Amino acid sequence: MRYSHQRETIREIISSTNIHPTADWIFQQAKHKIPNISLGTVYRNLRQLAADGAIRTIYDGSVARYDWNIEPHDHLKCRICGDIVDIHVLSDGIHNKVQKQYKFEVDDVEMNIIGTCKKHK
Amino acid sequence: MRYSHQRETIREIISSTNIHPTADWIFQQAKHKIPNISLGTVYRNLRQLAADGAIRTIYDGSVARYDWNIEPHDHLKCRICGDIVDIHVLSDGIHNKVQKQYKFEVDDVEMNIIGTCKKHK
DNA sequence: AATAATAATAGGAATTATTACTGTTTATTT
DNA sequence: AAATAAACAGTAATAATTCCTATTATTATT
Repeated sequence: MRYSHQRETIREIISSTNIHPTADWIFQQAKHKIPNISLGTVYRNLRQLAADGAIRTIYDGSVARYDWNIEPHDHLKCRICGDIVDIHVLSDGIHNKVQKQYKFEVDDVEMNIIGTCKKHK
Repeated sequence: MRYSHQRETIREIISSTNIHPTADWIFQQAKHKIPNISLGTVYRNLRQLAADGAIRTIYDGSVARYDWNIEPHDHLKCRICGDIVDIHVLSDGIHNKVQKQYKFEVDDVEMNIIGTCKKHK
C-alpha cells in the first residue's frame, strides 16, 4: 500500500477520538485539513485500513463505525445518548470454548451491550 | 395492533426457517402466498413485530436479519458460506457483572462470533 | 533530476437497504 | 350497515456505501 496524505489524515483523525466515528464524521473532520477530499476517498481508505488491520470496523445497528483500538474488547452502547464505550468483559475462554465445542474457527468476536448508561438516572 | 393477513404470513415465514432471513428473502417468500404484497408492507410489519417483541432483529454487518428466537442467545457467523447459527455461550453472569461494574442498565446483549464453520475443512 | 508505471484521488453516478408518502382497502367498532 | 382508522400497494425519497473515470501523486527506474 502506497503512502497517501489522505489516508494518513484519516488514520490520525480516528486515532484522536474515542467516539467510534462514522465515515461521515471522519469526512467532515478531514475536510478541515484537506478541503477538497472526497467522501469516496474516506470510504476507500477506511476499507483499506480495516483490511490491513490498522483499524477496526464496528457495527452500530446498520451504520459502520471505526475504532482505532484493535485489541479484543467489547462495547457498551447507550440507547439514550448513543455513546459507545469500550469495555473488556469477555475472556479468551469463550474463544477456545467455541472453537472446541462447535469446531468453528474463530476470527473475531463482537459483543455489544445495549442499554442505558449511568448518565441517565 | 389490528389483525392483518400480511403480518400473519410474514410471521409464519420467519417462524418456519433457521436461516435468519433478510427482509428481501421474506418478501420473495411472501409473494408466493400473497402475489401483490409490497416490500414496504414487509418492512413495516417487521418493524412492528420487532417492536412488539414477537421477533428479533439481528445485524449482519450492515444488513438486518430477523430471528423468531427471542430467547437470549448468540450467533456463529461463517465468513465462507454466510450461515448464521444460534448458539448459547453467554451466561446471565455477564449481564449482572456489567450492570454492577459499569452502572449500566442492560437491555440486550448481542454477541456475534465470526469465523469459519466446520463445513470448510 | 527526468521518466515511466500505476496506485490513489476528486467528483459524480450508481446501488442497496430502508423509510416515507398517498390514495385505496380492510378489520373492527358502533 | 355505516363509520373509523389501521394497514395496504405502489411508488418516491433517503441514507449509507460502492463504483466509475479522467486526472494527480507517489515510488521505482533510468
